[in-house]
Amino acid sequence: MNIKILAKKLGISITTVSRALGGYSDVSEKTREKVLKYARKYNYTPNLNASNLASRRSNIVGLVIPLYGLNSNRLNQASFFEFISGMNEVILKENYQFNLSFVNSQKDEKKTYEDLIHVQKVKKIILHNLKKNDQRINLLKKNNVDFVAWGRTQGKIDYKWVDLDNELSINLIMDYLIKKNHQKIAFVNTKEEYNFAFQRKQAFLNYLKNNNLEYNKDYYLSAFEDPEQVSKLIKKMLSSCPEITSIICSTEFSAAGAIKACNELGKKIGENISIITFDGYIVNSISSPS
Amino acid sequence: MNIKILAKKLGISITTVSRALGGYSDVSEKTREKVLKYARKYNYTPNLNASNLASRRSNIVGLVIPLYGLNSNRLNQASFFEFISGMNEVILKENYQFNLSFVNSQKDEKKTYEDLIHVQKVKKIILHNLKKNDQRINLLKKNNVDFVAWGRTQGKIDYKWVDLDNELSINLIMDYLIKKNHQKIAFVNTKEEYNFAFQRKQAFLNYLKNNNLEYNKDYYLSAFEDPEQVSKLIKKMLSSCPEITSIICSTEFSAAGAIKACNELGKKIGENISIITFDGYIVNSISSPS
DNA sequence: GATATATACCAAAACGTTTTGGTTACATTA
DNA sequence: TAATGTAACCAAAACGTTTTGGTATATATC
Repeated sequence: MNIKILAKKLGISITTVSRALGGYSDVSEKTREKVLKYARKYNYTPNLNASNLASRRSNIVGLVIPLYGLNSNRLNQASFFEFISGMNEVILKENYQFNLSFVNSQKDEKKTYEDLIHVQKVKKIILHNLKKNDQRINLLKKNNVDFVAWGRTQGKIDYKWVDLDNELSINLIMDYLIKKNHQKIAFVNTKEEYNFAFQRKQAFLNYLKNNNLEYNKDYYLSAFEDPEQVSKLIKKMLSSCPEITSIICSTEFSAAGAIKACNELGKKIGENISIITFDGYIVNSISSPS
Repeated sequence: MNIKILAKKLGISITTVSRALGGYSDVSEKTREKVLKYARKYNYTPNLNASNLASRRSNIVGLVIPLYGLNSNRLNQASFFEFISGMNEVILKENYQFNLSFVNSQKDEKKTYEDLIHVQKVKKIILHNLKKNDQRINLLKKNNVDFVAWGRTQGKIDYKWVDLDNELSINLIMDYLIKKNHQKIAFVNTKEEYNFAFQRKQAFLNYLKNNNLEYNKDYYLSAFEDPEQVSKLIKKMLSSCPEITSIICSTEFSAAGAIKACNELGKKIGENISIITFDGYIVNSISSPS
């Protein structure tokens, strides 16, 4: 079933059928209803390729998921399912297509963006895991692709973005820990190259400064190597600074390392030491206490 | 840049350019090389919509990922990234597109398959998480869509499938445990409706029978509720059967529950009790020992 | 009564490919 | 020499839409 046959069956021109389905105002309500009714009856769905070709646009939203760097660890990918499933829901409801691409290296990533822009001709792109200074912004601007960033770059921003308030988050965490009488607070961060990590560190430092608290370099860790490495580093920190009573973790991955380190040192979480983390989709369902 | 302009620049017909790029044999090598050279030079990439429209086919491979049921837990989704990233690599290399859809309910799932078939007009579909008797097989056969199953249904199979050897896996696990002198072996499975879970149970039972070992119903658990529930059930099993020395887990999710239960009961994993699991992508990087 | 405006419709062109059904020129075979 | 085969190319149709640039009719305005 295509629009030609449908139009003939209805005794109406192809144009009018197309415009009725497209929601244009130069179609009478009576005609529109008839068209919609028959379209449903004959199970008519417009051919996307023809539609995209004729209209010179496509309704594809692209999202590139790197499986290296920050996301090389499965744990950090956990939060992805949250984003993806939410995005997917909205994108489908708005009758867009959702094009996910996975890439294994930075080189592939660049190629994939080029492909999205030139071959797939996507209409929108969703960026995520933004670096402090993210090359992709320029690439997309240069190619006139509309995009939204989940996260943001450093400095002045002249594009659409959605992000959580890293400063507020850190402030709430610190307020809470201090209310609970924690004095020696450690912070396990991820690669500072990612802007969210950088912002969280800045917020951490600012909080200390604004509240006349001392910043102890030994309490800060930026760890993003393999899992083994992370828990080792945290273990070292906790051994040489046994006075630490709480650890703030910037990612699920850091939290897992912290938990493992505590377990191996015999520190009882919730008793000798407290751990608080961003995300935690998976860690929360494994650790005890949650 | 499109094929028309490219053809004019080359002084060749559109047909010949198209057939040169398509690898047809009625183009001389000399011409083909010239076409390829200029296509690269002018950064020509064929318009996929036009191509699909004209050729009446598309190069899309579809994969539907349910976020409910077995996959409602983030932990079980971990293995997905493994599959997806591998599939993605091959699919792109073969110049196919990879269309991933996420669905939140069984109702959505059916609709999504219909959409893949009729609107997206995918060329191939990858099925996974097959049930013992999977409705999707009929749907796809009825619509003449080519598919490959990752996993399989029960009984006679008349479609293409890839799967791991559940029986062999269980046999290897049992051989290993018994060699290590384990006598009281528990099995924590997931929903038996999924064929892999069913097969693993059968293999477990067969192994016991073939080796003249007794099957104790209390050592078997099919747990797939929320994380809290799972560890509670395992805890109950371990409390009433303290003689159990090892647990076989059928999914990452079960393993997490088992670990949590052991921790809470003060059973030291690797000393008082042994845990062995399928998958384990995430659990492995968190637990200690790994 | 003439003119302007609004409403509802449509024919044909366009989008960028692939495919069909050729043609031409040359080499081979009977 | 005529018939046949083959290699290399091509014009035009087709794919199923959207969009452009209209027309015709009814209604409102002067």
